[in-house]
Amino acid sequence: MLFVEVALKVPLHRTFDYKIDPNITVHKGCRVWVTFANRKLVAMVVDIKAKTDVPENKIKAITSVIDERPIVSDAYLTFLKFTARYYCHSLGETIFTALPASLRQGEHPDKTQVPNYTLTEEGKASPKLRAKKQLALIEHLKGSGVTSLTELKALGFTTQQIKPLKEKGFIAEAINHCEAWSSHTLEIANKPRLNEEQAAICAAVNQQTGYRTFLIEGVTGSGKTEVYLQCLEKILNAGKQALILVPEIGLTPQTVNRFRRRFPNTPIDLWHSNLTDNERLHTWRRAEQGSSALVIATRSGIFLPFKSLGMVVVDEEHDGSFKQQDGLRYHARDLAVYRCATQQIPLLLGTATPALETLHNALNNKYQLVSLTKRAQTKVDNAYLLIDMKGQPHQNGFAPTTLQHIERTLARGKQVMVFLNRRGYAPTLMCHECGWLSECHRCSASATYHKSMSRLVCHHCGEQSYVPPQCVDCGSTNILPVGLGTEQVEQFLELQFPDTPLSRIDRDSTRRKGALEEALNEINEGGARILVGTQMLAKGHHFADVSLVIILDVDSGLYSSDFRATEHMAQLITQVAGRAGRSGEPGTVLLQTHYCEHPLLQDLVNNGYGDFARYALKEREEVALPPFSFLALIRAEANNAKLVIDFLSDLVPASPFSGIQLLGPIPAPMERVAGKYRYQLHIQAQDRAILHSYLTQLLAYVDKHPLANRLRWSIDIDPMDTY
DNA sequence: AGCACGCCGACT
DNA sequence: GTCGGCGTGCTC
Repeated sequence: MLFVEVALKVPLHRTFDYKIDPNITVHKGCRVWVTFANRKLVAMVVDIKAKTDVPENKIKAITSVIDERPIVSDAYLTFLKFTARYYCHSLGETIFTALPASLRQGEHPDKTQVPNYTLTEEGKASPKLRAKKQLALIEHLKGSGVTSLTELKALGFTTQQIKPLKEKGFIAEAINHCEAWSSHTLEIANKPRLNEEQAAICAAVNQQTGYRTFLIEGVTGSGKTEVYLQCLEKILNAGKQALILVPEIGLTPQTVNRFRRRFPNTPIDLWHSNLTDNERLHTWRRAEQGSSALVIATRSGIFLPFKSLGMVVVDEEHDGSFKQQDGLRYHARDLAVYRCATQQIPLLLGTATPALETLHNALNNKYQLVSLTKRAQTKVDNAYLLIDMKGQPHQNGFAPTTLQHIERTLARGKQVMVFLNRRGYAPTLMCHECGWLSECHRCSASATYHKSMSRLVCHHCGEQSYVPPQCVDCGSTNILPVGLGTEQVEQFLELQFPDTPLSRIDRDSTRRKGALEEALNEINEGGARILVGTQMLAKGHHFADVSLVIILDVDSGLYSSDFRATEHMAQLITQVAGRAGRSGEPGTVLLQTHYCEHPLLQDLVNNGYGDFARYALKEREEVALPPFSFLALIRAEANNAKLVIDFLSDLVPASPFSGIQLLGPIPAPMERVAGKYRYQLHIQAQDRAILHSYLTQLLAYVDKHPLANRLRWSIDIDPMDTY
């Protein structure tokens, strides 16, 4: 008798054994159909064995085999086993979150094929066409060569534009086969000469055989991407594949074109959340068959099953979007370290503002620290200017000095960028008579006033309500907005500078599909002179003319309950500052604060992020916070607060566990969201092995806990937002 | 997670 | 009398 051990998409921390007819061939890494508790489920075979501990009367036979050949390798399964163990997640759920949806549902791996498009000779001859979008499509193909349907769709082209071009014979369609790519035809185009720093880094990386993580600490505009490109060249030459991980908003056509222009006839695939199930399956398969040479991907790309991975690049490694915030709470950068180490290949982490964890590893020589200090376009650094808001009069959040700076910059014909991390008109409404505040009924948060919609909106649960004409409590009509949001900043600046075109960029103004691209194009074509926005504005977009950047509220990051708040604020300030002064002259970064003397702020503006980060690390060391200790969080939520507290309290052992500090249950910083009460348990240890052995024990206890399935709970290893 | 089983309240 | 609320237990 033969048995298979399978992993199932259930939140149980164990695998299950099934009988199998010895005449049927099945391998590790194949999927099978099984019946499990009266359900039909897809299962992944993780082992094949001759005996089992499961009693004869309990064991069932598998229903059928789905895959004759394994769809993933042994090494890949080992990677997922590590992931499940590290993040204390069920192996089955881990495997099935890593697989594309079609494979989760039992589809055949070669179910789908995506077409590729190229220009025909007629198409290359610049045909005269009336349709603007069709012309743009031809122009695009001229620049980038072979382009898949997936990518054309990502660029905003539709099948209605592709079809007529195909019929007129200007473009040719071919099926994008899963054939292994070969480096024989590798072509490298438009390759610039590196500066000394860049060349030194490339030499160090190219010399490396086997695993090594490089932290490329490079100021904005210092040419990190060029270093990636020239390091990738060696990998491609060897016929290997490479993965480039970028933040969620970083996967723009400009980024992709940069790679495509350098490696014109190299198969480059994209992986991001906007792909359809079919496109996803196709790209996944191409990575697995070795058909794609480069995959540019967001977070979940770390789970692509490459046939022969030669290098991973994590761009903007400090970016929070690499951490998954629900389900399997993995960090793509951290998993990249494991994957590269086990596959014996180099890993490049690039950023101007390294995460303190990463910097710590680099300073300890666990990673190799290399730096790019020279900006390509300007030789002069930007000037920081702290505006002391203490006792200052201000209009709608702007100090008089700030307004003068805006005026002068505009007079010189330059662009101004105003940054505020709060959308809406004002975070709350207040009754001037009785002090009533607009609050969300379901969350412990205020309801934000959106003037343009005339609505109160909760930014946590999304609930909307009408603006009351009178105070709900006392009936007064004297209701005022309190605090500042981007909408108010926009309106105020439009009044202050009535002749200056302004553009606001935040989640509200860019909700419509393609709205962000339109707004960015308009800005770059010189339309808007003042740009107002949230985080969205800070990340990765290039604006040629910006020479003044204003951060209205620095203080919210200086004093926060989250120990990472200062780090994030410093990263933000530095990234935003990188937007200024790209036009050849140094820019000004103006920070409004009530705490000019704050030592970390002083360090940042006087000595730059690198110095700040090293100083901030010392502070973390003094209080033994990560990366000088290791954190895990158990979160729980339910409609009934007592249930949550009782459950978490019961997880705290009567006597302390050596090497483990427990804190809680404490309410989450947002105690109530969408009607649910949220509490958490902080678990801290000096040693990761101790933390994990403790968590394994705890997990076994939680699994059997009678209250555990009466509420929602989850475990978060290396939590990012400590709430 | 899902699904069955089982034990109490309020409907035709 | 039975429909359905959700607490409890189990899944090879």
